[in-house]
Amino acid sequence: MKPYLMQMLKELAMLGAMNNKIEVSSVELATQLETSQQTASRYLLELDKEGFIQREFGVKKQRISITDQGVDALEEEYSHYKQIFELKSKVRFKGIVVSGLGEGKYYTEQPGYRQQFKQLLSIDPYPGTFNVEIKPIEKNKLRLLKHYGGIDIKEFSTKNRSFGSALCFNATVNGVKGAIVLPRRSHYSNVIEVISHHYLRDTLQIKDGDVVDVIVFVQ
Amino acid sequence: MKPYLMQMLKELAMLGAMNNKIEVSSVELATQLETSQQTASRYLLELDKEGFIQREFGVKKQRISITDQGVDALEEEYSHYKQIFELKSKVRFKGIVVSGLGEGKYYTEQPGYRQQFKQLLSIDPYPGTFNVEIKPIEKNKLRLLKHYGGIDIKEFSTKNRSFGSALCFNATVNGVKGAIVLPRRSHYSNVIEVISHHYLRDTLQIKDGDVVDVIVFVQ
DNA sequence: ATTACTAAGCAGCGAGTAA
DNA sequence: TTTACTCGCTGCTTAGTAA
Repeated sequence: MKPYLMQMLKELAMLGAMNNKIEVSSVELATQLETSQQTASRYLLELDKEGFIQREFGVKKQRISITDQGVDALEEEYSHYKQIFELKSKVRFKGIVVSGLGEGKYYTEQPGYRQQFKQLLSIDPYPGTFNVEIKPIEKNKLRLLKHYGGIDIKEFSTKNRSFGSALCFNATVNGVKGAIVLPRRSHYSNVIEVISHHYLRDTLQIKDGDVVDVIVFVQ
Repeated sequence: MKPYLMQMLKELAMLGAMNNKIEVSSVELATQLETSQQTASRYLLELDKEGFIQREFGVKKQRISITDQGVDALEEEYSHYKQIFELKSKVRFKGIVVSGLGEGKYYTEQPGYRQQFKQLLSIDPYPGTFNVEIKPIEKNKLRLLKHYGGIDIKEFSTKNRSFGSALCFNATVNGVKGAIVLPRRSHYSNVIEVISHHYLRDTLQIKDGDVVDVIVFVQ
């Protein structure tokens, strides 16, 4: 939706058009938005055509109410601002499911990690990680997480090799509980590794390429 | 602020630029906003010039953070959505102070009204009403109030004449407590009459033509 | 790889006006 | 009064490209 239409829809909502039919003329709306009557009229036509508002005409003025679709649009916009100002304890990622190289299984099965996952995250991980690829731009959010702190998984060694430390956060994938694991000794990649008690591909009925919502909880 | 710049500022905020310097390229932002690299670049130049963001350049990408002024702009936008979705128990009016015809004094001094104001609103009104002229478009909000209910002031008669009923709401003018009085037998005018224990013109140090904020409380 | 300039094209704006 | 059309013009957008 074009930002200038959103602005007008917001204005209508502030005048009460979400609960009522409001009586307004295009001139009044134009004044409010500091634009011309013609532009206000055109905006209304567009909003109507796209199904965001409903209009009725009288002899004077018109009666406008916001449709369910319009309310949805407003709610989405509102949710963005809530993310910015309120839900600082949650960070959302949208990404697509990808296959790893199978190393996830190797790592999650190491008793040295598994023990800590159980103890610190209360997760007995299903063997293997669930990998979500995010857009490069969202790596900024990943970087943010480090500042917020998280749950520390300590490094350890077996007689064969050593395993590095990792930073973990409780998280959900499409609502299903799990945790994300960020290896400390590696640059941020654009893949988030998720562990969960469940085999997420089955639980969520999801395959490679599907879009998922990952919500990370910051304490 | 132009709506399309607001959209970009919001996008930056969602990526964490309010607390951090985020690393983004104009191409990434363009993808996010579904526009061209050139447009994203231009938006950033504008936001910078207007003082909403700060930029640093590296060899690759740029580091962007939102300034206090940018945060202010986002907060204002957020407050609009809060008004729409949350503060349904408050209705705000912005208007200018005007003089009445002096009838306010006549009415507020009628014992039949004064008694009810004291009892139902706990206000012993200063003689005279404080009149606030609102924009015609805001009459819609006034109409909304009727649906929400309010405090009913009953009609009464003296031996000389009869006085009509009115609908009242607790309210504040620039933060000072009072109530608004909407006569039932009259169409909505674009003037809100406010009663208060205080002589508002003095208390608020306000004169005709000044802009005031009226917040009406709906129970 | 970046950012951002120039130039051309086109979308949005608003004056004028009809209905 | 209204709303909304046409149309000329402005200003936003983007391809091309420099740095």
